Amino acid sequence: MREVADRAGVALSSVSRVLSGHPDVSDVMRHRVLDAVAALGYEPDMLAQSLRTGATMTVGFVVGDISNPLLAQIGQGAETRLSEAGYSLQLANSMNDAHLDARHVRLFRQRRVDGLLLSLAAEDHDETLTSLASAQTPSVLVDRNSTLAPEASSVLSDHAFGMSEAVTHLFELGHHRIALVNGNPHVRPAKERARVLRRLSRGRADVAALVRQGSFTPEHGEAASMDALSQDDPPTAIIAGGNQILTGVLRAVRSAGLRIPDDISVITCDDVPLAEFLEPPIATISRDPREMGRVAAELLLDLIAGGEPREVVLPTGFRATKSCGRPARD
DNA sequence: GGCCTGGGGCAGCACAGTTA
DNA sequence: TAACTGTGCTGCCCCAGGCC
Repeated sequence: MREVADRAGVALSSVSRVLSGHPDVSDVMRHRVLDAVAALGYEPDMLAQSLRTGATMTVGFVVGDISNPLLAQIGQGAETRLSEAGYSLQLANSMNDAHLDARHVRLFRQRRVDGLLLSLAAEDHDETLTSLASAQTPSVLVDRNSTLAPEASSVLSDHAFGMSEAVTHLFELGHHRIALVNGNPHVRPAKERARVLRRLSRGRADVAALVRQGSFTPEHGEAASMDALSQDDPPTAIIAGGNQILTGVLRAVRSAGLRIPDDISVITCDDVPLAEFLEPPIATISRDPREMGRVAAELLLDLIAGGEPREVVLPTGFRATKSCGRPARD
């Protein structure tokens, strides 16, 4: 930077002003500095910038499972907005392990990130909550219970609406035994989906709701579905509580020799890549993950700028298809 | 004389390494 | 062990010059 200043014949601080876009810079000065920058191939040292400003212009994103396309799309939505604001996004994969959540939060704190996006593997894990509280870094929870981290903003999905629409649709078709192959019971999406199914089934003697908790993985989806289908009175409809879980559900359905929708109806939560090519296409409780990421980034930028924590709830919807039919037996 | 704009000078940021 | 140094950069303060 000093060499740039010498070559342009200006002071060090003038180079800084030109490069940081300060308004009080003449065109002549700007051209002289930029010419010198180009001639010398100068690039600013971001470590030094961070040293002076106390900001690293980076945001950490802790995700439970980096292989989940849903989280990839959320990350894409967030990255696009953060990039517009000059921030870069760093990703940490917790592999659905709450201890890794806490470790990543600490690591990001040590790296002095300016903010955190959190799609935690467990939202009530003491170690993670302690790390968050001590980090004092602006944070946004992505579809996680916000009451446990009151200083954080949160962007939530209205799971209740989409789930309610889906279950009502199954009731209308005549289904009375419905299995929810659910994901991790320590996070909000799984809690909400189970809560809605139980609420809608409560007080109806003719309805049996079966909830299988586990993890957001194909393995759990397959094992839990096989278990449900092997019962004496198996379900006539299965709701896969996540796009990864759906893969396992479909494996189990195929292993059991069942046809969709003749023998069993299937609904999935969240869109699945290539789902449009399934025959029949799978009915979906859908949401817009890119929008979720964008809103999360917006909330985080607001917190970094000194704003107050806020909560934003985004809509879900239900898309019925021929994967749901009338039950063959009752 | 007062205001505005452009630009220079300098303290200080965190911390590892060096020196006394 | 304590004090100092060096790193690249920015934000604040201040000054010079032009204009009304």
